[in-house]
Amino acid sequence: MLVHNYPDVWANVYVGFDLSGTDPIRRAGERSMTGFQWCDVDRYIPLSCGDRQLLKVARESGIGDGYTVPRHLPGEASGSCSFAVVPNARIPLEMLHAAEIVGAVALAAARQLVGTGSYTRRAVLTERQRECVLWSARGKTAGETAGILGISEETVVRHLKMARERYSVPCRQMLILCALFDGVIGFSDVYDWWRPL
Amino acid sequence: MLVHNYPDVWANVYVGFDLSGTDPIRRAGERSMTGFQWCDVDRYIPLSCGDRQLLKVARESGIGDGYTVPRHLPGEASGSCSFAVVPNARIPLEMLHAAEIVGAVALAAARQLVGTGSYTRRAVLTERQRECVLWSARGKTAGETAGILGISEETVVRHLKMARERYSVPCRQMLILCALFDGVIGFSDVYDWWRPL
DNA sequence: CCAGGATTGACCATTTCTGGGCATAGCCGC
DNA sequence: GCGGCTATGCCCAGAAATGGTCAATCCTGG
Repeated sequence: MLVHNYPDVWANVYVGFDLSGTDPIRRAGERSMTGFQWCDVDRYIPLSCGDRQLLKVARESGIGDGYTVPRHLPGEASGSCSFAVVPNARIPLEMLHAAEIVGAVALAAARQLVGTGSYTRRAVLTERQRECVLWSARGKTAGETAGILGISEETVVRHLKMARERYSVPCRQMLILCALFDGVIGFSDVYDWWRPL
Repeated sequence: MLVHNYPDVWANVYVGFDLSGTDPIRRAGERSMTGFQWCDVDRYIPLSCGDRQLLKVARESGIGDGYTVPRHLPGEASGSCSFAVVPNARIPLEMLHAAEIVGAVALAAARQLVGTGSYTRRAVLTERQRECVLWSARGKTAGETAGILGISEETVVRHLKMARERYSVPCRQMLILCALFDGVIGFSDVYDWWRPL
């Protein structure tokens, strides 16, 4: 779903050539977890010659720098809300803050329009399984996790095995991602452990 | 940071006993990626006896069911925005939608208050490394990835090795999580591949 | 009371990953 | 041009993960 009020000259190009599939701003939005300025887009994706050409054409069509607020939800289409300024104009700092808030509202509203509920919970782990998955996500081996939890390595291996079977995945990477997507373990559970507050 | 307008009787208990650390609603918010009703809280975390007791006390203090909108950002404190109704009242569906939108605004505003920028990019992967990490996140072994990319297994192993060294992590799980947190690979890159649209 | 699940422990064979080294070719910027 | 980076390929030894089986204890719901 695309809602916009871009200048006609750019909108015609964007829609006419169906650029949404290649748009580097959209692609960066799919990878960034925070709002970003378009001039920083190469921090999220490598820019090909075609990408630079597209941005150049946009600039010639009245689209200069901009700010994009992405939103990611597991199992639902991700989306982004973008605000642009005319070429050679700078985005005022307070506008970035406003864009963040307006973008959040727009994305929440869009989510209601598109519909929710496409995401269904697939498995629930037991508390012990969850602990083992969490320490695995934190980079611990089964042996290390065993030491932390005070149980034998074989039991940790067993818990992880049962967890994998619940999700029907063959490897630890997918197990952790499944648990993350399911909310069984949290981002902060992992990230904050890496860099303690 | 806690901002609220709960009834005094509950607020005094919550703040007085510093319940934010054990609050099951807050803990569930840290794990859920979507808004949730409090009556579904056990879908996100197991409820201990203490948790049930806390919810019971809340109910006796005028706090019935509620709806919580969580927000997660890597490297920044996660937050949630909650709306409660009096005991034995049902939350109208349209109120859930409104809570989602108002919550998004409140959280974006709170993020500005708390401050941004604590998250700093740590490493950038080359395109080839990124591809290998992505297929690894999709559950492929080095051998399978080699077949997909049309290169030898040893080279895939080497790319993953270099990627691990850039992040200074010893195992594939953490590599994938680092890449996810950094936005080098996207959630949709992995999740949409599992369940094609 | 009993069935089923959770938790714990153990063993085995096979596969995969990890960390180290060595080597060639191409590209880009100084 | 040269140094640095990237991409490619190969080898090896040790660590870790995977998939399978068997068995005991404890607790909870029907």
